[in-house]
Amino acid sequence: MSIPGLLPNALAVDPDLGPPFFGALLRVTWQHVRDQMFRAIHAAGFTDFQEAHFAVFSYPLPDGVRPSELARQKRMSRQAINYLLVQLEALGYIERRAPEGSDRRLIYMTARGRRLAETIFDCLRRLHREWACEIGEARFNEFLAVLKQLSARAQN
Amino acid sequence: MSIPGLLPNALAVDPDLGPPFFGALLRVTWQHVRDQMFRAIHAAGFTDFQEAHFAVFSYPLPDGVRPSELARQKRMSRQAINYLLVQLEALGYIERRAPEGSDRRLIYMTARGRRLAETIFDCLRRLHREWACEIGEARFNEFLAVLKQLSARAQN
DNA sequence: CATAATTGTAAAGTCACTTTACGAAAATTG
DNA sequence: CAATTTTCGTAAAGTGACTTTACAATTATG
Repeated sequence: MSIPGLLPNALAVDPDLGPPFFGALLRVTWQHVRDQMFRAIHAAGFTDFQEAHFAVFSYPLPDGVRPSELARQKRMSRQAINYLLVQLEALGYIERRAPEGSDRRLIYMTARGRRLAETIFDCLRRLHREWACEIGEARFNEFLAVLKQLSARAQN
Repeated sequence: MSIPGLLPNALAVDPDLGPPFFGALLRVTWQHVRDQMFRAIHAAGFTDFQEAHFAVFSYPLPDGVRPSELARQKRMSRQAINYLLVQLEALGYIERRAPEGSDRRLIYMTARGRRLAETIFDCLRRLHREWACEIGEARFNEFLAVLKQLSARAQN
């Protein structure tokens, strides 16, 4: 990465932290996933994809959805989402198209967009394998089950 | 929060997702923690604190550290950190002071900054209690143990 | 059918940065 | 210890990702 002006070496979270620091644990872990996805995307040749575009290319992927619905899902203003959609359309990752029988244009991934999504999935599956190996299959699945429960609660 | 121009209602993650979607689970959970911290901070009266300031007021807290060291920890340029430090200094959350025997000014939290940090800790302890209650004490501690292991691995 | 709400875009403004720059301080080298 | 290199703190200008304001067009509601 080595962005000029950005210094190397990162935070190492003290493994013996008490309750008030699990925010840092979540943050660091999530950032690592995001970093890995971004690297995988660039390594796969999608070098015009920017970090900001993750707002659109994240679960749930944009496929037959209206821009304003997308804005709601991603917690952004319609204008902010459209700003990214204009870019992603110009780069050929998404397109605006009216499904037959309708004249309302929706957002769809293009073939290129779907290849990008597959690259992301591959990366996540690889991380899943690595982590399951490091943590132990059963223990890691239990971890994911708890994470699902917590993220469900986080919807409020 | 109802920022004007930003639409209500958020993403609900499908609880039956396969391996490629734990990125979304981590993201949503982390965002919830961050949201709760931000709300607690404002509810405690620190209404001049902005989301961007989390870059400085996150683990490890700035106490007797040089600006450039802070930049490294937070993975930002010296200029970007200093931009935030100037604001946080003007708002009275941090100060630049040379420890006795030295003439090099370091970053310290002020009394107000420490009250802010305590507010964040209180919020995290509350979330910890709520989650432990919902998930079950033992199961939640096991979850945190795995999260620590993963975040340690994420340092590379 | 009329009125209100929502939608898609546009344009200008703002914030949180990056980029470039530079003199001062500190570390390294000979 | 002197010379050179590296790191440091900060400033100033530029940029990307937004927010704010705006508005005409479409869609929902009474």
